[in-house]
Amino acid sequence: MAQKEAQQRRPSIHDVASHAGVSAATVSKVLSGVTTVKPENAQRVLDAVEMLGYRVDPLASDMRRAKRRIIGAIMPEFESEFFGQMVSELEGLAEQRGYTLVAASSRESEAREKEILARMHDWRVAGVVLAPVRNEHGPAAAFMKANGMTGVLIDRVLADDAFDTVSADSAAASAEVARALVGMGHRHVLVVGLGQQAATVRARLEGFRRTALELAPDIRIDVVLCESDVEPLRALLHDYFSKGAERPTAVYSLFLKGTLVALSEFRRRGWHCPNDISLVGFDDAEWMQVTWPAIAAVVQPVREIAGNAMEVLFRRIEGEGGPPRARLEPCKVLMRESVGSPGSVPHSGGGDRQ
Amino acid sequence: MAQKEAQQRRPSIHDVASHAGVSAATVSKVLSGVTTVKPENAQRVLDAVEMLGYRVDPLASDMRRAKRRIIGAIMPEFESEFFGQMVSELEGLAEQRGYTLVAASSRESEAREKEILARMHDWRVAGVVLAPVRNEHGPAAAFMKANGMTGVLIDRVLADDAFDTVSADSAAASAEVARALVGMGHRHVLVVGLGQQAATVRARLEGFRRTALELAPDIRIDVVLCESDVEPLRALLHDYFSKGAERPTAVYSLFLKGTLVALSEFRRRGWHCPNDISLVGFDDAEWMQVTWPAIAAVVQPVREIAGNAMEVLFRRIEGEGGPPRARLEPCKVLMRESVGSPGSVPHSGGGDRQ
DNA sequence: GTGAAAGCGCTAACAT
DNA sequence: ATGTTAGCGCTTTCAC
Repeated sequence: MAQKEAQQRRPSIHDVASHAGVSAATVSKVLSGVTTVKPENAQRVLDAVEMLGYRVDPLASDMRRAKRRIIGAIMPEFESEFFGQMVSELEGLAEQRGYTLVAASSRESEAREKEILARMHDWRVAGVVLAPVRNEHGPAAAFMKANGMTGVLIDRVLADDAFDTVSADSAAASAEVARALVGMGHRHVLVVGLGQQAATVRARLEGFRRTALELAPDIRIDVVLCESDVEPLRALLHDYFSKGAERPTAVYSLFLKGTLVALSEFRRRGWHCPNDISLVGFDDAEWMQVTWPAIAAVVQPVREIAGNAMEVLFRRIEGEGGPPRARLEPCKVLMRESVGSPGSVPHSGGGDRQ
Repeated sequence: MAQKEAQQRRPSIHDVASHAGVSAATVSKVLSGVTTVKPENAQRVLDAVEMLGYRVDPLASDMRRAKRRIIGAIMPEFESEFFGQMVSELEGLAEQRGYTLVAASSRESEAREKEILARMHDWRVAGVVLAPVRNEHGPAAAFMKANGMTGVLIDRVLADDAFDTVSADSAAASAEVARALVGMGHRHVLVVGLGQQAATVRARLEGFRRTALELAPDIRIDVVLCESDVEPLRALLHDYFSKGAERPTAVYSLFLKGTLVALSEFRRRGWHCPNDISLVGFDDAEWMQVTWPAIAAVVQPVREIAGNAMEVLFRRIEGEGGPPRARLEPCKVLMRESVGSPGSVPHSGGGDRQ
């Protein structure tokens, strides 16, 4: 079959060496930019490389060097825009420095997360960017510590005693949401979250609560947290609204799936935003600005998080010392049409476009 | 700092060998399941492995073997649900067979696609799953052929003379959309697509056109195709609707971003689905069933595509011959609320939930 | 049954 | 300025 025909062995460094009439060591030197090679020979090597279409085998190369030029990335999932963009960014950044990014998804399982990490350790990756399922105290982080791996924790983390962390400033963003909602007159808000992601969800919840209570001590804040999975949340939310008690005038979802579940519940009841209820969600998505109404959201600074994570990771890889640092990147809050004053008519006009 | 302390060298196969009082060769045999080892010695090896926490270095192992247990995956992007799920599936499948998946994003660039492929070739990957930016005739596929790489083409492909292909049955799905729209009384439909992805878009367009004309020879089908990027499509669509000519009663978008652009244009004009215009999009997304109205969509069978791609890929890796095969997986069409009869009132009720 | 020896493709000392 | 030597950690003949 066609795909086997061209299966010739790739040229090795020795093939290049003999074609250029020098030794393998010289070829290696030329290719790694050592200047102490006679220009004439260097040229012959380059010619031979060109001729044979030679390319260094990164595996063999890494084999010999101490550290391997591989960066591992572990995300809770690949399906959402946030982590998709994150992987994309990290990949570009790693590439820029001549590293290969190997990404894996823990599928929201701490057990899998640790397994993946062990596999990456087997690969002797130079460093790891870990977005833990739950927080910085999980088994994965412990494994990294125990094995002296170099790594950075991102997203669902606050601060760690062994690793640098980079995440969105959830508390500040939540405070801004609180200011906006209180400012519009909301005095009864439901906050929806997934408890498992303790680190960030708590920060988001507390950030909201503190500012809201400060600005409006009489505000009522209901909380529906779900410990484990998203599915139970659906039922929990349904129950909450079925109780027949006073309906909140706004819902603040602390994570993307929660926003979807809330919308789903609203549509089941025939409620429309913002007339019947207002909605703001943590995490933006492309569709949120084209639906009617456009959904208000907290936008996490993906590029900044990725950029900082990689920067600090490479510094550690290069041996920089010092205590671990916890970075918080500011979010942007986009108050779109799904939010209005309680009982007001919807405001007209289109949503934002970049 | 803490993360350096534990930096001891990992035990090598020789460490295990000496601890067990055997040679490295024997350890290797035990670990690779060769049965010709004295049970007693095998046990001692296993004990030593346990004791030292030894794990095989996959790089070094692959170095010596002919093929490397790495599968490359190249997707046009990571940000969409479709490709996110695809990577996730492929990763799991590769893992099941003891391979590591290295995923990279071509960012919709054929040049980058080829570069990534070259890098994967450098890595001597055992096989590649390529979702080409445009179609099976791009430079990347050519590169794979020229270098005798083993691979499978997915998604934006029809059939290839050198590689197996697996994709959604776009034509059949489009035919079903045509049947539905015509059946509801639509006689003027706008089809929106990105021309660059020639392979699938053409199939989707033709599948729709053929069936629609068959069922309703008097139907008017307008087409707005955009050659290169998504952004121009926004302007093109705006122009189309601004011409003041007769407005179509339905829009069929051939790809996800097109659906978003169409929705964006509708909202700009204050049109609502399905009263003012109906909308169906190729590619489903989670949000489409929670917005109001829920957006009708063609669901691609991600799991099936991934599963088949991996299966056929591994068969090729294991040396199976035979001519390349082109597989088409059936899609599901979800006719949600964004579609109605022209001029009718919206139907009530909630959307679907899984 | 087991181990010694020979590499996979490359690079880093060390000679020259 | 260049080549020789010695491995990185592993697997695989091939003798014993």
